[in-house]
Amino acid sequence: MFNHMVEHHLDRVFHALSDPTRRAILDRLAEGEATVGRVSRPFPISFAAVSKHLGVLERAGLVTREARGRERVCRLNPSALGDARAWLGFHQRFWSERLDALDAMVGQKSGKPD
Amino acid sequence: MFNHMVEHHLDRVFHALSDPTRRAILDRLAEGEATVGRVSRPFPISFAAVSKHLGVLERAGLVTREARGRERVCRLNPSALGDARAWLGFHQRFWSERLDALDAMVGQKSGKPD
DNA sequence: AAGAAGTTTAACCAGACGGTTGAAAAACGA
DNA sequence: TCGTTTTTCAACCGTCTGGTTAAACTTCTT
Repeated sequence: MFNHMVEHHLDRVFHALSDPTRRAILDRLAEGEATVGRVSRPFPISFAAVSKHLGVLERAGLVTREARGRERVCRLNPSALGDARAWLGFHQRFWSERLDALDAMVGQKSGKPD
Repeated sequence: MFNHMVEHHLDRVFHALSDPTRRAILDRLAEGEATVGRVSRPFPISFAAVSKHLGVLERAGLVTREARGRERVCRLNPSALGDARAWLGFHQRFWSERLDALDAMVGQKSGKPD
């Protein structure tokens, strides 16, 4: 039901989100668009490293980079969180229902299904 | 506001979710608890590989493994999805608000903040 | 035209990842 | 007790990751 072609897109989104630096970059970008230099300044890692992180975020669709003169301004793409959120929401609900159903069965029949 | 000590827990959850095999394992586990052998059977990879995947899922708190005799029965932990979902929900909403606010500013003053 | 500024790319490194196979450990059935 | 089953652990392999530095490329400034 959720096994669209989004699969490998989810890979990228979840992977992008699994790094604390990347999440911090997103947080910072939430305060407004910023150039790569501006984004990278507060981080204790090299400029190039941040640029690569932005590449990962961009490939996941979470961030867009638009050339403006010699600078490149980064913006968040909030809707890209949608797929991941949908996956989580659906599964959490689905799992809970399943487990509730199993609990109910155990409660009724006091035997466990296999 | 969301910068608790959960940070590195989020790392693990998102990382666990970033692999399609791991998500498939979760899907399968949603049909009910199962031993490691049962879980691994439909996958085209080795038993040991699935066992390691289950380790990753367990360390992320998404799955529990309980010894029962010589077998080990795996169960989902739906609530573990909570932190990730909260992070996503909060940020998606937050980002959207921010962007809306910026749009409004641009619309009013027709100048961009820096 | 020359140089400085902003970014990306390339080459490299140590460590983690996902996979394998084979051995080890623990519990069951004979 | 012995062998079998279930699972993990250890070693290994090729690839990817996050980081570095240095070089290259564009664009702005002078």
